[in-house]
Amino acid sequence: MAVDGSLDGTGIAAADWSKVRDLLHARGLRWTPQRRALLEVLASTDGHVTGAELVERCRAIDPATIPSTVYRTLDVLEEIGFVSHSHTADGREQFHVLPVVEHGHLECRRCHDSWEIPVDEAAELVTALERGRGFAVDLSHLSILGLCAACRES
Amino acid sequence: MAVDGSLDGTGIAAADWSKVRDLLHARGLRWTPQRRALLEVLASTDGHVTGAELVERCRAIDPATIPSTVYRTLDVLEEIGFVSHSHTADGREQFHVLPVVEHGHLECRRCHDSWEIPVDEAAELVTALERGRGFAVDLSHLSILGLCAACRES
DNA sequence: ATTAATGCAAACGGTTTGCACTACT
DNA sequence: AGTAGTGCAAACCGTTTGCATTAAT
Repeated sequence: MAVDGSLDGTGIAAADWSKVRDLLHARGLRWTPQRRALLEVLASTDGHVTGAELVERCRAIDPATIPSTVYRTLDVLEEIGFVSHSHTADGREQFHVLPVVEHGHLECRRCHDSWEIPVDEAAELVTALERGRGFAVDLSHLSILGLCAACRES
Repeated sequence: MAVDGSLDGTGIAAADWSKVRDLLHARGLRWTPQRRALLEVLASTDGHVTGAELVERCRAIDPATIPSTVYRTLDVLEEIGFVSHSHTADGREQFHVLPVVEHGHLECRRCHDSWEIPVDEAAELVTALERGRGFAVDLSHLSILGLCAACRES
C-alpha cells in the first residue's frame, strides 16, 4: 500500500490523506510520518476500531510506534472532525473514520464481532426518547450488546 | 441505618439482605461483615452505581474496605442474580440491584446524570434489530449517551 | 476442622501526562 | 528560528490476581 497520498494510485485513501494534511496545515499543525502511518491504518479499517487496535496496527507499519503519539494524533483527528469516538461494551475507546452517516454499534457478546447501526434502524428509539423525555440521543456513541444471529443458533 | 437484617425496622432492605444471606448459604457461601456493608450500600442506591463508587461508599461505612473484596463480592452477587452489570459511557463498570424489569441506561454527556430506560421504551429498537438481523439485544447492557432535556435548554 | 473470604500488595490494560529532544514549517 | 510533535518513562484509574492469613460454617 502506498505511503504518500500524492503518489498513491488507490484513490479514496489518497484523497483522504491530502484532505487531512490540508486541514492540519490550515491550523498550523504538522504532517509527520507517524500521522501518515495512522492515517494509512485508519483508511484501511472497516469503520470502527479500538485505540489499542490502532496502536497495534500502526506497529505493523512501524514497530517503533509509541502509544501516546497515536492517542495524541487521534485527539487532533477528532478535533478536525476526521474521526469520532465512542466506547465498546467493555469500555475501551472505539474510533471511527469520517462517518458519512451517523451510526451506532452492535456488538455480539459471544463472538465479539460488531456491526454498524444506521440512523434509520435506531430512528424509532431516538424519536421515542426525544419525544418522551426531551433526550437527544448521541447515535455515534450508541453501543448495543447482545447475541448475533449466528451465535444464537449454535 | 440498621446493619443487621434481623434487627432492622425499615422493611425492604432487611428482606433483601436475608434473601441474599439465604441464597449465599444455599450455595455454601458465607455471610460476612464486608458483604453486609456492601449490601447496605446497594440497598440505598437508586439502582445504578459504578464499581468505584461502591468501593467509596463502602469506605464510608468501613474505612478499611478493600477494593478487591468489593469486586469479588459483586461477582458472587452477580452469580446469584442479585445484581447485574453493564458499562457507563466512559467505560467503567456499572452495577444495578435486582432489576425487577430489565432496563438500559440513558446518560447525559454534559451533566453526567443518568436514568433508566424501561423495556417498553426500547421495545421498537429491540424488535427491529431482532427482526432485521436476528440480533438479540441485551437490554441490561444498553447504555445511551446524549443530551438531557435540561442541558439542551441551557 | 474445613474451606470460603479477607487483606495486602502487586500487576493488569488501556490511556494520559510531563519533559527534554527532534524535526516539520 | 520557532514551535508542533515525538519518544520515553512514569503515572494514571478502575479492576483483577496470587497468596498467606483470618474467620464463618
